[in-house]
Amino acid sequence: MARPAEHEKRAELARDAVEVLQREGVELSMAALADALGVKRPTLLYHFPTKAHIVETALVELLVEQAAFVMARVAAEEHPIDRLYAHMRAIHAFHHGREARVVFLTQAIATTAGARLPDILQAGEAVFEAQRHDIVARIRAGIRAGAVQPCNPEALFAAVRALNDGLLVQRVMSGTPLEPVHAFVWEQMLAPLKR
Amino acid sequence: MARPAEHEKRAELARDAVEVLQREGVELSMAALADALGVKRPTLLYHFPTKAHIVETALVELLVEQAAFVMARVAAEEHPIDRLYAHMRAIHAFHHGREARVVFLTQAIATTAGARLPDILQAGEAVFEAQRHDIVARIRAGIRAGAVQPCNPEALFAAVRALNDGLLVQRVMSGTPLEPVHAFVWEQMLAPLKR
DNA sequence: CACGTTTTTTGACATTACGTCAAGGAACAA
DNA sequence: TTGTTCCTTGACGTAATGTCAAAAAACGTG
Repeated sequence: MARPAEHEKRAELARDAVEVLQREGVELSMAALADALGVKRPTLLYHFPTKAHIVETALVELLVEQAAFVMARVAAEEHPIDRLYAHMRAIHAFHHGREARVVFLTQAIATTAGARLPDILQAGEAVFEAQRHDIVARIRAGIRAGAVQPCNPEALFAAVRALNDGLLVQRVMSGTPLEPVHAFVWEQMLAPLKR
Repeated sequence: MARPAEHEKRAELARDAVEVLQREGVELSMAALADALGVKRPTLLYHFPTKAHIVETALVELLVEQAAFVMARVAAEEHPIDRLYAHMRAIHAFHHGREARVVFLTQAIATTAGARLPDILQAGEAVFEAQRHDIVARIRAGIRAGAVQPCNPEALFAAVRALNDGLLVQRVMSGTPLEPVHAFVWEQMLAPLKR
């Protein structure tokens, strides 16, 4: 035998590609990307089968990292409704700032690419999925224990998730501020569910 | 002088491009598109400066047409909250079925293209904007008249819009059904506002 | 009906981007 | 050294985009 096969360079390129793509956008040509990464174009094609894969890999890396960091805050809340609201705020934070464009780009790419790449989304959504099961279960328990008004927990969670996705779309598109809407949803929809 | 310049062919090409793009997707090459339209490639470039413009023009046409048709139903409702709910259902219908992918593609394209093309969105959103002013005004009036619980009308409208956008994202991404969530939002958030 | 003008079409070209391939380095174990 | 694996790259083939200038079609006017 010889060298132990680590594919270290591939991961390194993906890491660096994150910055470049975030700065320059996904329209960047492979030549320019390779240039920015300090390698020749065929080198990229050696590590990744196609340009789309480079973008995917880089974005998944970014997504998972950010999501894991931000989702940690959710765990702090006790009451299921508060936890749901924390989740809402966490997604907000996850989507906030310059990252918003990158995150939404994954959705854009996934949509444009169509049926292909369930992976890129699943990777990014995996972190949220764990929260979903947890929060839905807590709401169910809360209803049984009388701490939460009777309702459809899955629909409740989906509504919160949809609100965040939709607000992101609106923010990217037309600059709608998120805070007033979040406040409204909290007061009109979430807080009344507490008991 | 000679011919009066009507740009008729351009509009015709845009109309036909709608069908082809809807059937084949936006990844279609210009050569294939020109082929499907029964013209040579440079002909397209004569009528549209670039391929992106063809797609934009075609999608805007589709968007406006669909939106106008669907938004007509909203006008039927009397009570501001019912009208808001009708708006929610209308957007749902607008996004439903095979069109969903096309509509969402505009968002994908707009996002990917970044800062450019506020036009394509504004064209599609213009129909909704008119409704927005109308509905927000009615809610305000409803609050003054005591028919609606006090709340932030702009935030309320934004929440409904966000819910629809977000549900569309979720539906395209992971197949979340829309009806249960709409029902939940109606019962928990909208109906309680009536008085 | 010719003639001139404008719109429209298209063949040929230039440019750019993507992906393949085969020939080489570089690192490392035996 | 030798063999193996990882990594790099120059050269090539192919496809897509956009430009240009010349021809064709449409149309009003004398």
